[in-house]
Amino acid sequence: MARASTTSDAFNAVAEPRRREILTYLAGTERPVGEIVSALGLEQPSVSKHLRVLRNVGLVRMRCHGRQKLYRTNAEAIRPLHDWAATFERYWQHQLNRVKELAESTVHQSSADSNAAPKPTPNPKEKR
Amino acid sequence: MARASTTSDAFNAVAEPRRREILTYLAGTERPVGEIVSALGLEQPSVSKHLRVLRNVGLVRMRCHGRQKLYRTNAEAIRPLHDWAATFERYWQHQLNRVKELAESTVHQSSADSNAAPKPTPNPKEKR
DNA sequence: TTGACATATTCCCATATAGGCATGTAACGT
DNA sequence: ACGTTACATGCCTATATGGGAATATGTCAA
Repeated sequence: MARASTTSDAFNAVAEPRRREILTYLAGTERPVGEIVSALGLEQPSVSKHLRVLRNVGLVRMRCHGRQKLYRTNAEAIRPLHDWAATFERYWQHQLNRVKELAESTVHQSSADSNAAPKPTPNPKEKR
Repeated sequence: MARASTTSDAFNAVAEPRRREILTYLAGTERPVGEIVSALGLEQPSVSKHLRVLRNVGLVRMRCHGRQKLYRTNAEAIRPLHDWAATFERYWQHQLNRVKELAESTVHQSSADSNAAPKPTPNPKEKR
């Protein structure tokens, strides 16, 4: 199987950085496609496609006004994301405490540290 | 271009439902791979691959213990997601109010509702 | 060393992108 | 009707994926 469709849920839809930008831009206000294009500096067809994905998962709403279509973010649809992430809130608070304690007790210790993760490598070249 | 790598950031990594399950399962506790496998009912190679992705973006930490490797969720890495989503908090509150007011004032009359579907756009003769 | 156990990695492949470009379609002004 | 404006959609392609199966790597125990 390949990766799940971008339209399968909000999580997949917002994985794309541009779509996140669009959602941010459309938060609280309606905007026609053209303004999104010029504001974010993207190609018009690209914006239309992203909007289609966002609409499919309910992340944006659309309304026709003359020859233009006004889009706006449907914040409600972002809540599942927020709620899921909030589940971990208590844990990162714990971790902060742990880190703090650790820092206080090992202020001078050198780094023969074998548990540190192998670097949060952002973009491994990934061979195939 | 294809879709961005799953390892490009936390957003892409958590787009996969199984990886979210793993993160939830590993929240607050360390677990060896084998337990994740049996707990979530996935194939072992599959779990290993998902853990690799999660590790690459710093969403999990790993520690060796004998012949097994103990993983745990690094909640800190979920904060960016939470923070981004929280940006929209005020908007969904607004929306709730709007919906409420609307429901109160228009108990009898409701016209074409152009929001939900990715359907062919209905064609209201909007004038504004 | 050998064998069993715990994980990781590789190979293969059907599938779904996202971007660039061209074209289709709908609404407007004249 | 015609041209223009505002978007949407179709086509093409390089690329990355996730699952399954097989295999490799690493660690302990006897």
